[in-house]
Amino acid sequence: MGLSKDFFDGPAEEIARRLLGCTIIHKLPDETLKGKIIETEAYFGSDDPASRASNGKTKISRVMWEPAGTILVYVVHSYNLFNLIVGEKGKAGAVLIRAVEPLKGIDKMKAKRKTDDIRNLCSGPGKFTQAFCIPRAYNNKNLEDIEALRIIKRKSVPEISASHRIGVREDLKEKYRFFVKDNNFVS
DNA sequence: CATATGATGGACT
DNA sequence: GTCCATCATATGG
Repeated sequence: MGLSKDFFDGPAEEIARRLLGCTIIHKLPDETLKGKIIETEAYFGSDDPASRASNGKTKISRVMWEPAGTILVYVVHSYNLFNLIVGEKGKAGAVLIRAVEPLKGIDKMKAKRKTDDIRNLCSGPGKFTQAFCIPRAYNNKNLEDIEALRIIKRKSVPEISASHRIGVREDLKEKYRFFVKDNNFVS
């Protein structure tokens, strides 16, 4: 069962929290990869200096104005980063998936990541897309339109911790990085 | 354990 | 040319 249609409607901060504990599934031709989302970051529009959207619409950032549920994939330092667009149409906002707890297809992930350390498979935004084989072609597509990729709603609400975002040059004073408390697979 | 540094490719000015 | 929403190594305590 997938997500309800309005799952991604709302402020980025709220959706980032809502995604924690949810299961993400990627069906490959030979194997199904499964993981629990345990770390996210919220990004906003023009008021957020760390957001791609703060400089208006560019090739990358224009996707942030697409409808909620749109996927945004872009490259930083030769790694793919996977974001989900949130909020209402006409307003920029996105949630970055930073880390996932591996649940299924772990051997495949190990092969992809070239490591046997299970804690090193998905503990970072670039690591996650590598382990889960997230292609850049998913950019600007709606989650509902991609058969192979599904996010399953969590069964219970995990305990959530917050901190400042990672790797950004100029952050806001609020804490917009959220992660499951005491989880061993955060970045 | 911590911090530092080089590799890396695409987008942007 | 410069700038990164990164990662894997290397080095020091």
